[in-house]
Amino acid sequence: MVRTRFAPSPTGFLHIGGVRTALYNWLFARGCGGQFILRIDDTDQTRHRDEALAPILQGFQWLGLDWDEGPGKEVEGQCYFQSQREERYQQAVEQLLESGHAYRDFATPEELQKEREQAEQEGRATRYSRRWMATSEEQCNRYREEGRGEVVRLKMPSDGELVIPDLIRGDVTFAWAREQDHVIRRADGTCLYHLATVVDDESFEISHVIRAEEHLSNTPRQIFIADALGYKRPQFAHLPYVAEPGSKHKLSKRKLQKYMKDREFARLQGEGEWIARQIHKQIDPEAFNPVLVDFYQSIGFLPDALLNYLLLLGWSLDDSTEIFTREKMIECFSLDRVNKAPASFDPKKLEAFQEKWFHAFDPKKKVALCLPFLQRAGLVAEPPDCSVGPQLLAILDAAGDRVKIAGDILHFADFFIADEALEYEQKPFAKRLGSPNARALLGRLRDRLAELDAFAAEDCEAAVKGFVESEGIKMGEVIHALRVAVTGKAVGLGMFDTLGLLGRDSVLRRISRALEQAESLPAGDVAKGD
RNA sequence: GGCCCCAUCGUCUAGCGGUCUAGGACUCCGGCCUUUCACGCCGGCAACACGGGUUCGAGUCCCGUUGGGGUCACCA
Repeated sequence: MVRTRFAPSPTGFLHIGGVRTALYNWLFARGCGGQFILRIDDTDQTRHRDEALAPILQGFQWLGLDWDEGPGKEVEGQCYFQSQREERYQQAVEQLLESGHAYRDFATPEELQKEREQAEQEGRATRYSRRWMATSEEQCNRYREEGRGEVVRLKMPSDGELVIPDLIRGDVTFAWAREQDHVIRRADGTCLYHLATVVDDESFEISHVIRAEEHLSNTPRQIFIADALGYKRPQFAHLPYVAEPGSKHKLSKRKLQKYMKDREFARLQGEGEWIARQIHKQIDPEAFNPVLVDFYQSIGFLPDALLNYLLLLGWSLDDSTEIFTREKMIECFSLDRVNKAPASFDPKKLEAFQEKWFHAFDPKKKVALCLPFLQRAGLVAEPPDCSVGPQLLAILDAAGDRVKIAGDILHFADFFIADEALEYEQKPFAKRLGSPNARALLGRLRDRLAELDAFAAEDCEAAVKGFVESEGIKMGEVIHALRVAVTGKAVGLGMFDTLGLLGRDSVLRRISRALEQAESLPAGDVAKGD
């Protein structure tokens, strides 16, 4: 049975690179009819564990990466938190001590440091001399009396090599002599990650360890531990890491300032912040940026789009298939087609996937996705008036691909606010309504629209066209002024759709109001159609 | 610095010895469409890091160089 795992630390954030690793684990397991396990690596900072874990689990749920075992899905008394598995680790340490694969060591940090420095001076590779290794109980006691701390170290082989058959990289060879006698139990008695992860992988019966490349160089010591303990070695697959936009450095949430120099990254971040502001979401840049999954969820990305992008960041099926549903991903994914070189995160391409997915998304579901944004922005009541659903559907229909993510609906807030509350963008307002001429024209158009019986988009179109003809002008000479008058903006949906959507009363009121306010404008630019 | 990994357009990639004057996608740049914007359509720019081998033939195999990256904790 294939069993894979993803082992996040409860840091409060779900990193985009981490999710890709999780995705590959999940896909591999699902594709083999195997199981995917979520284990929490919290041997370190445990203070606010539950608080820091919730957003991570929530991110997995949003993405639809379900786990067969893990928090909330415990199987026969297994515990999925490393912090609570200490007893097993201690047993393992004792076993290693007993079999001679590990030893008690009493060197002080200063002494260790000195050895390292000396080795460096002599140009040797540093390897601990084992000078403070205790070989008997008597010796232990002597060191203890001196007040030395006691750690347990691995007793690594001094010759021979290890060949790791990596499912992505092929055979990777290491020389044992280069490996350090790593500490597996601290002076305070707690165990370290390398020991813990091996013990856990055994007890959860993990068959395939699929993880980031940065773990490749600690694999030898983990294999040493597994062998010494008599465990079956899992198969390994080391993924290249996800790199920064436009660079080959590992993507890290700590280097935001640097990423903000990337135009597209900064633009995405800016749009996200704009949406967050509209919905009154508190934003801490550390916790709200395009490196974190929560960012995308917050502004209305589709999880399928994010998954689709991540899938192709380091893996491909062939020379042409771009769109993958979950089912197709599971069906097609294989480790041997994972690329070996790191792949840079490209926010623009991620957006392109979002656009494609959202374009094809069911209109009614789009309504359901967009509605909460309007509600949080205070534009629509909760629960909504029964007219809102159809209205929103009509707006989305008219908007077409202008709404790329659910939060974009907030760019069309002018359909939801009171006529008296409409705000005008200054520049286009002055440009389009600055001249008395333009105002007179708009006034006459208003009269024409007022005569209409029906006010659907087609009716408005016919009326405006008729008006333009009778005035002997071009469409552009009046339509821009009309747009600014009724929406406050220079750009927006199709003009006639906009009129139909607003309805006669609103349109007439808004034109009158704009005309009034434009009176106080300083006479200046005479607007001509573009 | 030691060890390990990696190397095709700006980016993600296809390519597993001849079908490669290197294909697709994103970006970018023109143009068309058009009441603005978005979409759409048409077209364009753009890459096998370098040097040796092996071979009738190398982007594809081998070696080296260069370059990039990861890792070297009583962090995970």
